[in-house]
Amino acid sequence: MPWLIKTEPDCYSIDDFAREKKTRWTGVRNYQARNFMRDSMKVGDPILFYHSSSEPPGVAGLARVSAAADWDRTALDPKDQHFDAKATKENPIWMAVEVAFVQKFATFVELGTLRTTKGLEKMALLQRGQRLSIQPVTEAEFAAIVKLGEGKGR
DNA sequence: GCCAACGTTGGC
DNA sequence: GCCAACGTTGGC
Repeated sequence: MPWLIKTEPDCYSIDDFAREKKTRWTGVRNYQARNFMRDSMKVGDPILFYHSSSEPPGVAGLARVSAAADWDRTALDPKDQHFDAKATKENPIWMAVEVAFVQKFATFVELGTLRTTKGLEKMALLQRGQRLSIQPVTEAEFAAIVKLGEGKGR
């Protein structure tokens, strides 16, 4: 199943990802998002890499799941900004999949473009009040966005 | 910087 | 188990 993952590019951008090639998607502190990683994301699943809180926000490229969810080490590190005092070795609470870089889009697909693209009306990302940082995407939505991203600039 | 929407916390 | 208060997300 295709997915969308959000990141603030000031923190971790598509260019950072392109350099690093693979990264553990740590720091997610929302149970619904964790459950998606733990229960539903499968190795090989395609991912839209989304820049949030940026100007403009939008889909910057593609990734794929490269390893199943494992406990999130940042939750147990008191020096990490995502440290969670309630997490223990016995019950680490938080988990993270590993994701691999696939490509940076030739055309950054802006949120505004998504909003006006036919067929994406029901996309979770575009619904009012939606702020989940990991969300499932339908095959049709994924294909439509890849087409926009791989096309030449408008 | 604003603020709507949403998740979490904690008193009761 | 309710719900008010609070913190966070994230577009604008």
